Amino acid sequence: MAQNKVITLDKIKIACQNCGLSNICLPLGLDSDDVERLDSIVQRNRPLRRGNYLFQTGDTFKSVYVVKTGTVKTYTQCPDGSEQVIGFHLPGEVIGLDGIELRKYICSAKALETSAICEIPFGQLEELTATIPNLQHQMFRLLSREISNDTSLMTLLGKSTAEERLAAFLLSLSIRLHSRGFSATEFNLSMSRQEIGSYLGLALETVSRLFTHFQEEKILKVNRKYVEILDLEKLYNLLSQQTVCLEKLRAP
Amino acid sequence: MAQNKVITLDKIKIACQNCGLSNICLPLGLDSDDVERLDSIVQRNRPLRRGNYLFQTGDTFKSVYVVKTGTVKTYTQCPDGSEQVIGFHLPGEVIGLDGIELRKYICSAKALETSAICEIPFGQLEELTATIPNLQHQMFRLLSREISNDTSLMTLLGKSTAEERLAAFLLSLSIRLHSRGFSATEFNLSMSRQEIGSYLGLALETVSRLFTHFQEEKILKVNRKYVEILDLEKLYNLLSQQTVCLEKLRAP
DNA sequence: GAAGATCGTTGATCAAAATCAGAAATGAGG
DNA sequence: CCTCATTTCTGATTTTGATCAACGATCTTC
Repeated sequence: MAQNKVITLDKIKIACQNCGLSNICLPLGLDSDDVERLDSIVQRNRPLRRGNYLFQTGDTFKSVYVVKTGTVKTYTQCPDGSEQVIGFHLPGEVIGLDGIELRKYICSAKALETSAICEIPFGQLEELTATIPNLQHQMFRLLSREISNDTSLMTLLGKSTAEERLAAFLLSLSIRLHSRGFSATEFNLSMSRQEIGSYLGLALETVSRLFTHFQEEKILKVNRKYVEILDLEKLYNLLSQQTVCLEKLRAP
Repeated sequence: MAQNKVITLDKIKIACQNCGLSNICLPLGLDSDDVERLDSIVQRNRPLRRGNYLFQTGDTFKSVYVVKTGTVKTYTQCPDGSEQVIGFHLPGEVIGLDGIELRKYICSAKALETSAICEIPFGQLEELTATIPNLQHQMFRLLSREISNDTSLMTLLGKSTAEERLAAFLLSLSIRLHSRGFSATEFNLSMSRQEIGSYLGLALETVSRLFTHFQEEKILKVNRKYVEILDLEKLYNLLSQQTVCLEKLRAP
């Protein structure tokens, strides 16, 4: 009896209708009826453990995925075994959109920590989208956001110094974590120096040295994965000459 | 009388139904009825001259644009006046998709040579898309292609040498031109060394030296804007260790 | 066709970050 | 608790490509 009640509460809790992410996720702008229809096609499988794959390069495209909790990295792999990190994905961010065109994923996606994921079969999503104009609009917005985020990153990789890149990365994380209800100035990195370096086009040693340097400048307090931003303004100023407008650093 | 006839022929010629690009552009996969509906919302303004803007950063997002002939570059601008080139857009490629989310363009778009452009008001396109499932699907594919192209470019900018970058750029151009009916091995660059450099994250001097170097290696024959690829295989081999799969270099 | 502007090439030098190497810290597993 | 593996940090050296500088070629405009 008691157990029955608990299960019921759980069921309520994990629906889109009750998800804290609904203001940044797909349901944004939908009325409650439509959220319910969307919710009915969402699959919630068991959480991924650190190191588990969501999908791998070349897998047949079937679904898009939304991070519910945790962090997921996407990356491509070189013949020589080294990898290029494409993105780090926080709760509310959609993964797998790159697979729509060729019907297979061009990235691999791997959990950096225990992560809960919502799976949305794309065929069903497309059917639903065709009947809910607001959902179609939201899908276009999501895809467009992905494109403009990539534009920002390309600008960063195209012309910035190592210092500017790491500053931009930290600020982007700060902003995104903050808009998800976490602290903007204190967080644990779920990725390694190596992975940060790959994402930013830098060697892991350079990333490590920059953390030390930022610490000497009293901009950060760093202890391995733990980062505290002591001086947000200085961090912003490092980017002042940059095109990258901060609102676009994978916000919200 | 005679003039009247000419105008009529012209009118027939510039409709989507008769456009040679319909196999890579938005109408792909639509039946002729739907192509006609799409065509009815397409605006064809006078061609842009070299240097004319299609839109500028911050302009209110109103339409997406398809290059019909010519080349258009998109770029962002820094406070210091320097620019970061984001892309070079050939016939059949869609521009402005980055503006959907925030309702304003985050890039500027400028013609590199005389270019004919089809303008598609996005509001009308969305309405149409809601009633033509195939068009919705094609829009998703287009947006997804944009994302995967960006992924390829980020990989290129993240970990490749100058040589690999220029090789990838030339091969991408070659493939795209070829799939549009032009020669894969002989073409005129419509962009300057400076613009190529900005796009690839290199100094213009580096680009110039690489052209010379490729010429010494008998890979290219270069005369300012004119490029002839003498040894496609060597060019491919320069990328062999690369993640970037060539099919994804902004193909088709 | 001269003057000026822009663009491309080439050389010399410099600097930022990669690479190489090794030590220290942390974590996992027995 | 000890061992082994991984991650991080730091130092020394090298390399790639940026920067600075000058010149030749091409195009434009009057």
